[in-house]
Amino acid sequence: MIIKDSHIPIYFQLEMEIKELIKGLKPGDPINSEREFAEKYDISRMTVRQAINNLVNEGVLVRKRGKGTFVAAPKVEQPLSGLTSFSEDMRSRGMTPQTKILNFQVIPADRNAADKLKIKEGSLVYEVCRLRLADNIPMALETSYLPCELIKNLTTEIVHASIYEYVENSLQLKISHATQTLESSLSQKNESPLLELKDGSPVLLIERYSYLETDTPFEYVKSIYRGDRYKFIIDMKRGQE
Amino acid sequence: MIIKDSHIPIYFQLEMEIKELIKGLKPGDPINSEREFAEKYDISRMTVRQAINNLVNEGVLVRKRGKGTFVAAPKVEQPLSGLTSFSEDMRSRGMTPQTKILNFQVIPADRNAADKLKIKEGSLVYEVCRLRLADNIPMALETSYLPCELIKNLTTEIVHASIYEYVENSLQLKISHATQTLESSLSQKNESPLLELKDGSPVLLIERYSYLETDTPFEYVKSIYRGDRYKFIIDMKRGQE
DNA sequence: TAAAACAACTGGTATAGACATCTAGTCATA
DNA sequence: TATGACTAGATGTCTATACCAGTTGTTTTA
Repeated sequence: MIIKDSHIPIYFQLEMEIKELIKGLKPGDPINSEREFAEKYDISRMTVRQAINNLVNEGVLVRKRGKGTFVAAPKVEQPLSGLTSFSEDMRSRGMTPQTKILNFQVIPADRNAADKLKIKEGSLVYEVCRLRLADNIPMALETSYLPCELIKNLTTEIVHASIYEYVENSLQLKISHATQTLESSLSQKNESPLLELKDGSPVLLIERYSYLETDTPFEYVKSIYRGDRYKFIIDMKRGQE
Repeated sequence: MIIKDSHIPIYFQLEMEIKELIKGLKPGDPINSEREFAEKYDISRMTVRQAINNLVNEGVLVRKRGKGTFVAAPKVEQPLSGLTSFSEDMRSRGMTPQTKILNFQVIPADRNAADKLKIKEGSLVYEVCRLRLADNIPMALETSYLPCELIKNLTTEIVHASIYEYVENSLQLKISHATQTLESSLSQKNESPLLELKDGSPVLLIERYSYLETDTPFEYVKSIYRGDRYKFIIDMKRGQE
């Protein structure tokens, strides 16, 4: 309900109202049109626009001209420096990166990969296993999965260069965000020799999911970094209020 | 100059105009009032407001009611995930945080702490050692160092609540950024029992340096997180070009 | 049948004007 | 000398209206 002669601005009351409405909706669902809101609450359309504008700025809604206004996809709260590749990362640390492709094949997605890439179990995916070195010292073991349907015509040459560049420049897909988790673990039997470690040495396990603008995941990477050689660095800035 | 019957919206032209104007101004300088702009270019005040609102949202301008509109301080490029406290972090994961202060004292800085806080060896620093729990399970061991000269009158109460809040609100110091490193390690003899781990269990070692706007470090924290219970999560956005 | 025109929606841009609220200075009064 | 009232000018809120520009489905036309 909107109270007209309250000291609380109408557009603000409407913002709250809409936020309530949204709770019952899913991302992508449309909300009422501006004109409908205006009529329903007997307020000016410009006032409705002010409320909606604020919510769009907050990332709660998205407008689509000619179509309507929709509930936004869950917001990535804090945009971040990331999405640097191993090579960029190492170079910025003054080291020379090198990549050895250990395995490159097309396989049907197992339960795990299918789940993470949001595709059907058994759909074809590329499996790329790479050993990453810096200054000739093994640094990390990286296994990537990419759906064939989305990332067409991947070759060893591309894998050697940059998958990200290929996706953005050649395939013209827009990478929007990624979620990365880091945890501490111990090296396993099958990994240790490649990384020149003893079994049970500390390793940093990093998993990354990368998404296109459409929120479609296009890459799932599981990396194992040597705990004795690799530090993950994050620079953080305080948001302004 | 603003062209009225162009295909470029007037508010957008005005945005460009104002951006040009600003180049000759310093942060904090006032720009023309909304009515002045409206009269000068013979356009509606609401259109001027739209242009200014957009620039405010971009962080280029700040409005001050009753006073005017001013050039904003240089924008914080990527406000970022960081600088959340343990408590906030745990709560966002749906767990109940708890803190036990194991040690709180003033000591002369040793070589290491002095180096990291950029102060003289032997200067007084607070040493705060806290055990962090989530849902009553030990999660991390945190040791913080803060220079006494900068962070005056720290008490156990404050340490129990939030040091960041104290620094920003009571001391009126502005926290600007932090650098954090993460690495994988093995738990040590003196840490294991507190975290209820066996010696040599995988742990995540996180070090953080926090800085004020003046680039003065005011806090150095070394944390040890249980590898079996803690995952570090980062959301990353592709920078827009 | 296929293409073109139309209609009915959506959000986007722009106007003119009213009144509210906040800030800072001026000026008269207690 | 304060204090309060007034005032000019700033941003904030809100209205009513008009037309522009995409989107989509329907209807007319070739």
